[in-house]
Amino acid sequence: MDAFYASVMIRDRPELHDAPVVVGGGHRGVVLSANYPARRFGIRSGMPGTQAQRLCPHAITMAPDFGLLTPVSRSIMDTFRSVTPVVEVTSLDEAFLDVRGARRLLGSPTVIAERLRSRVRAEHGITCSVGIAASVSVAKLASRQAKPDGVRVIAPDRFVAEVHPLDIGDLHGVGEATRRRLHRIGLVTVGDVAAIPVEQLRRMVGNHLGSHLHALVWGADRTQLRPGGAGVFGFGEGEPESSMGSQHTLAVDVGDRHVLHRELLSLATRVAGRARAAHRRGRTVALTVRFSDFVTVNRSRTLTEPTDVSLEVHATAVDLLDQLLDGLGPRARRVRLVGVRLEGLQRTHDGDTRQLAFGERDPGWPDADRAVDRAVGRFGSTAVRPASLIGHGRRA
DNA sequence: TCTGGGGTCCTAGGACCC
DNA sequence: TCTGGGGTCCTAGGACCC
Repeated sequence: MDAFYASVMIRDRPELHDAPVVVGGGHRGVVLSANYPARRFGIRSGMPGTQAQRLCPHAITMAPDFGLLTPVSRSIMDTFRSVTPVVEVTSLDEAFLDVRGARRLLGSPTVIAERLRSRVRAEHGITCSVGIAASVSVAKLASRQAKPDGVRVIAPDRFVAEVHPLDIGDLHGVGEATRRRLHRIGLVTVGDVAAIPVEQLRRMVGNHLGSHLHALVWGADRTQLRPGGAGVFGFGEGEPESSMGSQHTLAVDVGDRHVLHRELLSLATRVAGRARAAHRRGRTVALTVRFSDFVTVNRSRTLTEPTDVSLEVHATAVDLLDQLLDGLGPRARRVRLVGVRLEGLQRTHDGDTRQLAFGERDPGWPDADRAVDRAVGRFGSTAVRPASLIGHGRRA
């Protein structure tokens, strides 16, 4: 989709169509999406909201409404699946389609692309762009070049002519760090990297990255899709995720440990609740801390048994945080962001009960969690929550 | 008033085991 | 009398994506 969040948010407000509109940003936030009028001021997604504000003070800023965005996304993905079952959903607003099997019935990829584009336009009032190629990364590149509201084909026999002159950082999978690293050693364009024998490339940047880059610069990356695709809509489609987490940038940097503990309780409650809803337990609890100087550290602990118990996740996270802060010694640092993640997720089965350690008394917390889940399911997320979060909650 | 939140995958060192 | 080789698991950091 082209500027998906912004396009959907202003779809029914034609008076805003020509005005610069930014979704996201706000206090300590980044831009999620900017419509094309806003982009003319240099606003891009991922940019700090403050910077967007400076670039275009009269831009209209709005928060994303997922109650509006998610159904639109789902419906568009269903449209894609009417063309081929092989759809790899990568986010709310993007998917890869393998149309090899649909050509006899529906026509060339270009015909299919135009059909999809007009359906999306007719049914949802937004535009999208399509890139057509023989591999995932080349299709992705083509779609970026097709934007906005276009179709672009990069046929295999045109790949070298059209892609080798581009900057190596234009490739899908070559981020800022790898781009800088390659530029520093004189490899600027895709063609520059393609000229390096794969063995030499592997020695220069490591085995995996070397092989991966070599494939990318010859348009020879992945051709098989993973239908379903990630946890964009939660569990139920595709393979289960291996982790789930929640993190939060605090409104102001915080030095008070008790405030951080309370924030961890909010995050742990949310993460464990999501795990239970998805019938998953995780064996590793990971803590993320970003300090006010933006230095970010992770600490994790693997438990003997997987857990989905809110207070267990919280207790582990608190322990990790205290150890981290104690290790800092006297030079106290303020914390900007905290996050809790549950890793090594495993599917739980009906009747599964947690293994009790030898001599341990069942503390009853799994029962408490289940009772909370039922109440929250019926009356909303603020119906039942830890007492210490009442009056502090931007959310339960 | 700089810099979100949700993920995945890879690397590398150390512990531990046979 | 001087230390191998292979494997797994855990932890921390980093790159990348939308």
